[in-house]
Amino acid sequence: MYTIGTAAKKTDMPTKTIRYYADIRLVTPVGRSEKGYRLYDDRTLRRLIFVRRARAFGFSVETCRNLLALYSDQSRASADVKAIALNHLSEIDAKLRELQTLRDELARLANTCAGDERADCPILTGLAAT
Amino acid sequence: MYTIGTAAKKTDMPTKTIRYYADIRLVTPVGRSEKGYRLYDDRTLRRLIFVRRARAFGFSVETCRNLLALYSDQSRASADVKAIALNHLSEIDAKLRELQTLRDELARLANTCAGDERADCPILTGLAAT
DNA sequence: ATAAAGGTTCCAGCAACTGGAAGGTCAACC
DNA sequence: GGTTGACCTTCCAGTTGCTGGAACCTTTAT
Repeated sequence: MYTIGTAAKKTDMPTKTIRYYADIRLVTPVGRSEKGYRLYDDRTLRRLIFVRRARAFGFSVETCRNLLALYSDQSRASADVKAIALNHLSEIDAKLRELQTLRDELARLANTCAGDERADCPILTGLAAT
Repeated sequence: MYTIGTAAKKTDMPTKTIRYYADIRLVTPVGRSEKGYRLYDDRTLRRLIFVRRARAFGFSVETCRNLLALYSDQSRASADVKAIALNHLSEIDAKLRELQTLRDELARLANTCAGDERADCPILTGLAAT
């Protein structure tokens, strides 16, 4: 059994985050010590790491909740998990496309700007144009 | 002079946002009517549209504040504006790379998953692995 | 004995809005 | 003149996912 600080070290997450996950009941400690300290075991640590990695993949906390449920449900079909992953993948793809378009437009705008001491600036006029 | 609803229509922004921008002193109305209604003129509308477009380009509200200052400063050099734009561009590029890496990893993970009725799921084991 | 390091709760704040409640104003219609 | 509905106001709360800090208790080491 580990207190929150040890859990933080082992999972490489801030204690604040672990406490937050306990608050929102995403990953709850296995129990409390006599004096009220949160206690974690290896299984809950694995769940914390699972969430940390899923979050790093851009899954929302709510999606992590679903993934966790699937994670510990031995009777679920891998298709359920794959559906979530593919859905998230298509969201990432959409965001990538959007960001890429934005990037190109901004680059084009910046390119047309001389970037010297003169006041004339196509970036500002470009941003002002409807 | 337009009240906020008209300004909203003309700039294609929610009144809530315009009011918010007034609150944080990003774009303040030219004045108030006798009864306290915010009043906008064409010049402030142009500033609102400018901000709307800059926001769409992913500039933060604080950066918009700087851009607005440069926008209405006839004596500034275009280099100042270009510096902000290029800086933002490199941030977008960094984000694009990061997102792309993430996407590829997730795609790889999803690819290895059969996605059928069986429980064995490489996505979940992949997320659980440290 | 005391000080440092760890734990607890609760409250506030970040960004950039958005929604809603409670209430005043204005224009139109009967 | 009354009423309806659209529009305006302020203020407060909520969103997402934490993070920082205050005030206080416990454990460990010296």
